[in-house]
Amino acid sequence: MPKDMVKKCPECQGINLSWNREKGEISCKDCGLVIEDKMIDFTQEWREFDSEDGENRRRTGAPMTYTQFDQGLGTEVGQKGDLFKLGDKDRNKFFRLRKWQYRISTAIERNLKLALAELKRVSSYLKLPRSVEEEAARIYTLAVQRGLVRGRSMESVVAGALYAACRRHDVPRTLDELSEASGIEKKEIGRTYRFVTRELGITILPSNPADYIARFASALKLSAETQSKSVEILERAQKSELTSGRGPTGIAAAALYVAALMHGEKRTQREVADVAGVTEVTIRNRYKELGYSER
DNA sequence: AAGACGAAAGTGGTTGA
DNA sequence: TCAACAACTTTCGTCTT
Repeated sequence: MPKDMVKKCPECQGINLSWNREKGEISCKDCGLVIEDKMIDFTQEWREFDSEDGENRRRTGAPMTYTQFDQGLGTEVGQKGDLFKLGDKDRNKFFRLRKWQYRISTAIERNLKLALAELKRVSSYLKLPRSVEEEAARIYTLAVQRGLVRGRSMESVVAGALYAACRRHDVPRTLDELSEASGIEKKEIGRTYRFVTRELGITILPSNPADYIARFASALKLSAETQSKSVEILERAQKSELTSGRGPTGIAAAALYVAALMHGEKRTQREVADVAGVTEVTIRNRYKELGYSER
């Protein structure tokens, strides 16, 4: 491991990095940027004397991935130059094979290709970690295979899959953010999201307000102390069961608002409400319940 | 003048008969 | 399928800084 371990996110300078051992990733909780990816085992079991040597001994190919329509495993007939080395007869054979391959590319695959392009677009717009993108692609692929896209726009299913993937990876984005990135209406995303997750039997835990704190805090340029204070507030609130049944974003917003007040980094309710995607009224209601208003 | 507060009515979604 | 319901929003008037 290099001595100068990454401490800050190069993208937003955030300090809120999370290390997910299982996925082998270090990612920034603020902006979702993946700083270290696939950090499984950097050591090689062979020594490399020149580049060709390494190529030959490498035992793996490109990683298998759901973000390519055929999981990156497909073959293409007659690519590269080998086609031109053949005689006329053989060449015809290859053309036939090509044609076949084209036919094998059914509607499903073409749909996937298009959808995954859209998925990539939205996910990079939201700066989502690669792992989330993969998950979303997986969900979408399953949805297509089960014919769940029929009657719905491809884009909305993509958005729904992304939303679900974000929640599963504890980097939740609000429906508003997804809506802005994908150009699909909020309720439409919500509807397809619910439908798809139910049909596929994907269980998603209600998102934890704390998962929103880091991102909101950095959007409001709040100090790290304020941030951790608000997490503290959140934990207390959760113990007194003030959080159940409430929208997580509203709670996160209220906790941040209170924490900012206590640390003399006052933000208006309006400002906090805007980044959290709730109204001032909701913040007021929540923070009244938190019990920090008296005294 | 801007922000905080609260009441009242409206919205979209869930639940239970 | 419908009505009751909870959470949240919108809107608006009043109070505070």
